[in-house]
Amino acid sequence: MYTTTLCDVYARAMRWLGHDVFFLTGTDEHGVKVEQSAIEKGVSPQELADKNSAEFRSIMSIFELTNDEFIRTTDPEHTKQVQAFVSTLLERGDIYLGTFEGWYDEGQEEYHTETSARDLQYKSPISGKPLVRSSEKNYYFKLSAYQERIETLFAEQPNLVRPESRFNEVLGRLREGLQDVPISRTNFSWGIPMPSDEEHVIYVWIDALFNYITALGLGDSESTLCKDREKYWPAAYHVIGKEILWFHAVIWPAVLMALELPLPNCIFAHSFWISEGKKMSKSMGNFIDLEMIDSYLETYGMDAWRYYIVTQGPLGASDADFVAETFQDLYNAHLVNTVGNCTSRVTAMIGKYFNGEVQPETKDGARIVFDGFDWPEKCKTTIHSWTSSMESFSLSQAIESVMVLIREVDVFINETAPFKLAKDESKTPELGAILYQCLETLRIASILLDPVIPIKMNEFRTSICAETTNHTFEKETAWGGLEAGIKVEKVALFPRVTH
RNA sequence: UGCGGGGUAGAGCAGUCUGGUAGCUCGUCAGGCUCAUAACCUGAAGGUCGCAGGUUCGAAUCCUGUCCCCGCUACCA
Repeated sequence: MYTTTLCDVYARAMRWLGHDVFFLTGTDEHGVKVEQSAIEKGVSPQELADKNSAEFRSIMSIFELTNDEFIRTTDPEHTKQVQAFVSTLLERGDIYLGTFEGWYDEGQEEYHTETSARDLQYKSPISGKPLVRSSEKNYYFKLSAYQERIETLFAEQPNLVRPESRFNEVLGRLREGLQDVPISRTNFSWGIPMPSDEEHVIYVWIDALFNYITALGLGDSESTLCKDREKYWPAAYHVIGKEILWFHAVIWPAVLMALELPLPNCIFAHSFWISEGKKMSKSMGNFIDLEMIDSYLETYGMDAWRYYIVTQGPLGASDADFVAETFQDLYNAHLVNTVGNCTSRVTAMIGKYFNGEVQPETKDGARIVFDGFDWPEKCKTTIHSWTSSMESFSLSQAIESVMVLIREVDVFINETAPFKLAKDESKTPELGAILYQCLETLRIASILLDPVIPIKMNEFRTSICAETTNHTFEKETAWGGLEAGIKVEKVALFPRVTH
């Protein structure tokens, strides 16, 4: 949910910038866990997967995320293409049938690694029975063959994995050497069968990795899906949780190399949310579940929810703490006191002094300028830093640059004191110009904040009669887009929330 | 065990590479203003920069030791 919201902000920003965006999310539905849990519940794995996926999508719909496609790894289209890709890899010898040997826990039906077996003193942690040396046939992906190419890749693309600390983490593990990885198992059946050897089922994680390209139809080059969507590969970003970094940063690029496909530009691995200083757990009562999210949405609204998780979330290397008090403080400080109050005071003055009619910023045909406040220039600077921050997925940095701009409007109002000029009729042109410049800056800021708080920013533009059309980003954010003479209503975007 | 990151005001962080008045956001306090949602603006208080040594005229910054926290240590999705 968090991950998808981040992508949503990025996708919206990129659409504003005029890029042709394909934003993909979905559900990973295969695996032993699903199979076991289905057995326990007395339903088929497919039924359980359907239920889980539907639930996930219903949650998604609440958040109005703008993904262009929702892929399910149980889609026949996905399954078919995964088998096609695996067949190709088999033909090329990148996947081979090998023997896996290890310490097997007969009670638990699972293998332990050499190190973990030693830690357990070669006994089952559950039953206490000795582990047995056992072996089975598995299909392996020849990861070891890609050691050198992956190392070169990392040397040449220092931004392949972000944040930087994750890049270094992977690099460290890379130095320990790559071994071939098993990609199939025979002890469960809920998954995609290996082509031509149906006893084997492809491991969930490798099946799931392919979603990025099966959603684009790359595994079926004759399909219309592929014709329509192949232009979207390679992806600009794969945004993932840190727990699946290794697969995305090493195995996935190696698989793509084997298939001679281009690699994604960047894999961004975020960290985890903790809650009120502790790891989330249901028994602790600090689990952020749907019910809790709902109560936040009800109290603060969806935009506030997005604003909080995007600006305070664990996009960096360390986990972030979800704290109710911080949520409220941030909401009041940024959304109520800054965005809400500033838009309110500006629209209120236009209402009070000009009957709601926006005045021109000119006098005798020339722009009225105020020392130290070159708004067209300030806006341009903000747009530039916003753009580069957004493009590099520094979402909170992009947002902060806009907040700085809005705070400066507050400074401007305090220094030029339009409410004093209002008492002097000869100053009417200046008064009108000040308010024009404030409102125009806020209009531009509202476009920049649109990716995070779309509902409120749209509401704002509607009430100042400055709805965006389908002009280019450059045109929409150009100074002077606001026309003199339009009618403005006083706004109150974010209601104050107190305990 | 090994590799990597971190410990700076009440909270969250920047500064460390390229030594030289310790900075930002929020909170607290005081003043200003009154257009605005008890808001906004200005200013102040608050820190032995994990601990102990060393180098230097001078160390948050460089070196050594030490304590604590976190991530990774693959076949687990």
